[in-house]
Amino acid sequence: MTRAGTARSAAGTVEQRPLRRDAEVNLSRILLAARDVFAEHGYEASMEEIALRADVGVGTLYRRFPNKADLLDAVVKAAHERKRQIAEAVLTDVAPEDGVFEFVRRCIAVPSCWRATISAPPWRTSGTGLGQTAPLLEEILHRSQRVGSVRPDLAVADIVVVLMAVRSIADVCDSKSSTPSLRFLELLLDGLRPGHQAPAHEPLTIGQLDRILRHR
Amino acid sequence: MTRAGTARSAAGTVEQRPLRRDAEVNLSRILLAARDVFAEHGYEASMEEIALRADVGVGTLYRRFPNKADLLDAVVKAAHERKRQIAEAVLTDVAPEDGVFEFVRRCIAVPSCWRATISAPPWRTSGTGLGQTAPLLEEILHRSQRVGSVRPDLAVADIVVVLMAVRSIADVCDSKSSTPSLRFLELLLDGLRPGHQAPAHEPLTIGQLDRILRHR
DNA sequence: GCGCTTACGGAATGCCTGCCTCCGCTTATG
DNA sequence: CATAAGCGGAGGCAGGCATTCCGTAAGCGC
Repeated sequence: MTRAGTARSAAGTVEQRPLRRDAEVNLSRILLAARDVFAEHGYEASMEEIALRADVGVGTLYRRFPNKADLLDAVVKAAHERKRQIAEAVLTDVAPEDGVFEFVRRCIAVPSCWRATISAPPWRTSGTGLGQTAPLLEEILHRSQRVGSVRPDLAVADIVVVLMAVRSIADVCDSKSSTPSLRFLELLLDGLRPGHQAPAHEPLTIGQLDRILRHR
Repeated sequence: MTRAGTARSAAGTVEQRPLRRDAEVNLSRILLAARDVFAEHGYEASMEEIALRADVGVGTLYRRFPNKADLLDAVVKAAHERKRQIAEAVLTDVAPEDGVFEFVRRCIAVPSCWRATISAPPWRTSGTGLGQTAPLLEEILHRSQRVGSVRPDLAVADIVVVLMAVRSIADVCDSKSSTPSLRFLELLLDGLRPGHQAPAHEPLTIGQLDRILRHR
């Protein structure tokens, strides 16, 4: 979001003059299209295709974002923000025993958000976004564990991994049918419930996971 | 395996004269390198890189395989064959109650095999290989279910999906640490054990899954 | 409405990547 | 030792893609 015209709260950021109405519309169309296309093709996605999907000319892309990397940056940042919002909503709306399950369900319900963050080129992207979500997620997890709906030997990193896995299945299948990914999710969530032996492998800390994801 | 010099069993296939010893060595090096590189970059992988990794010149690649697509074909075929062998071995060596778990473990132990088959471009590749493995896998699953080590509402397609999921995690993490994928596998397998409610979504038949995977 | 400014489209540019061919040299084999 | 099979890798060629540019269109204040 290098120089999008929306109002910004962060101190020290340049405040753009408000965009013209049509430009505003186009901007959000671009962001949406970019999200989808990056999700589909990763960073290899062409600016042409993004423009096409957003129903604008390439020139318009470049008036909003200096280059492809910056456009991706914006998309990734938005996805991270989205995830944080989901976590917050779950924390306030959802009963503790459903917290973890509901978080996962809501995350994968926004298909391309997720994958866009994965497909980002590790060099030059604004982190994994774990820093923003992990604390909230930890709270969600603890609550669920406290009421006994989730196995006690589960760590935050495990949930992140679960999300990545479901997304990868959805990537392959969902264009044809979302049944496989939904069913897979159910099986997977069953594995998170209590009543199983502790896994032989220790969980990662979010710090470790973050590092791995960062310089893949 | 369009015209590799190894002996072929299929009737009607041209029988090449045996390769020179050094050429034989190079061929297997090429196949190995191609497997890894395709696994890493998908079909985008460059012939140059494959040659480099195999420690041969590009010319050598092209003497064995007429073009990139055919090389990939060979790799994919080999991977399918490998998977079939694993299934067979499990069927003869492994106790029924461990069958499913052991099959999955062995499959993902051969890292790149698996992903190579996924990353293949759907057009012009020799199928998903499900036809060869599915019947064996079905037998493995039934045996495990009969002795009650695996939930009864599980289908063959579920196992295939599980494999895809674990592989995708391994792809992202394993270069740094294989703990996440191993731990994830454990959680996932716990979800396959008996004692859970039936999932709300029906399983796919292998036919359906095959179709989805084919024209992704 | 009028003029000014902002925005738009998309053809054109230039670069880079990657498949594949070719040919002079090397090496196994009998 | 002669011969044929094999090898390497520079280079031709084509296609694709990020980015620029400029003539045209559309919002906005008056």
